[in-house]
Amino acid sequence: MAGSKLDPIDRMILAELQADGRMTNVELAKRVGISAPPCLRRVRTLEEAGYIRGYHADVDARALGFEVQVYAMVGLVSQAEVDLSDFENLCKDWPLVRECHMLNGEVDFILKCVAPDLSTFQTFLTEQLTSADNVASVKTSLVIRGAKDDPGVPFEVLEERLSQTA
Amino acid sequence: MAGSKLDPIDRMILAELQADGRMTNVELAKRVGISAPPCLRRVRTLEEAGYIRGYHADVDARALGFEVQVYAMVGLVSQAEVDLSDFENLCKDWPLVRECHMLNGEVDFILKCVAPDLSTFQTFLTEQLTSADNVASVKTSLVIRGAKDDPGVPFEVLEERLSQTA
DNA sequence: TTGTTTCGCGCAATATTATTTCAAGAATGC
DNA sequence: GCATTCTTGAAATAATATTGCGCGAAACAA
Repeated sequence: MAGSKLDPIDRMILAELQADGRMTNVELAKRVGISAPPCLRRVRTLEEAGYIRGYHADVDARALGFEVQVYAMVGLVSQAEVDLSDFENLCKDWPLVRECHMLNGEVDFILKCVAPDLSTFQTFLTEQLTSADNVASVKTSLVIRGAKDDPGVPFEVLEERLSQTA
Repeated sequence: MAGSKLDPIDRMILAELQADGRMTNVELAKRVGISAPPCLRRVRTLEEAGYIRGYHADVDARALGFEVQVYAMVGLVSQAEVDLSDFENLCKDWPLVRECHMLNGEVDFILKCVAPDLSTFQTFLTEQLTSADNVASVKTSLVIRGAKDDPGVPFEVLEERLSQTA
């Protein structure tokens, strides 16, 4: 059920829905060159198999009053598994933290944060993040401007790669 | 036309579509408590006003064969505006670079990269990124595991904030 | 207050789309 | 070669999106 591999049409579907997640199934079917019913079945299968995790509107944070975006590099005192997942759970409870990734190297985690303004972020930083259990160090960098923000994966690279093996 | 502010229903719509971008308009209307036609009109208005930039399927990179995710911190030799935007344009042409944000502080840019495997990334790193014009330093960190990856903004925080002013 | 304008709503009608059903063609395995 | 399995596409049906329009509430003017 999940071990099934993807054929070129599946990958086209994924690429199209990554680019426009609200496309109608009729339009999608037209683009990938099959009729609507099998196209819809493929989409459902891709969803159930976990290739598609969900669909999200990309909202403009600034327009909504979130003027500040920050990357925070966090180092912990202890890297024991329990302590790592404790910190991850803290992050899950902090709405200002939108992403949390565990890294190798000097830093243990990188956090992507948003906030309405700098003082809101500073309050969060000092009262929540820095003062959390097990947090040893936090280094933050404000995002001055965004230059690229593409979703997901580059299917072009995937196709290239597959055509070489084949 | 664009200067119009958002009312609570607009924000509910945004929150719902951020959580599930493929929700039908009928379902969306039900959730925000109005009938379908005005709901659809609001969605269109939000799209045109730029509050909604687009919709994207959230695809599982690992399942698609992109085993490697990396954050790269890039320092440039020159931070003159021309050189900054030159580098940004380079990033836009690199499919493995999914995001590029300009930062304050020691580092000039943070890049989020994906690749099918480590060697593909290493090749990109040494032959493209590190050796690009004006690039002074690159420090990379592999993502060991992802703990949180929520889209967009926390509308809860926005509502909190608005209820205090009101 | 009263008249007027403006705005956004929802009903109803229509156009599109999603979804189910099913028979037939391709791929796979024995 | 033949049966099994899968997937497709046409057709029918259900659901959804979209348009047109009249109504009532809020904003505004006098």
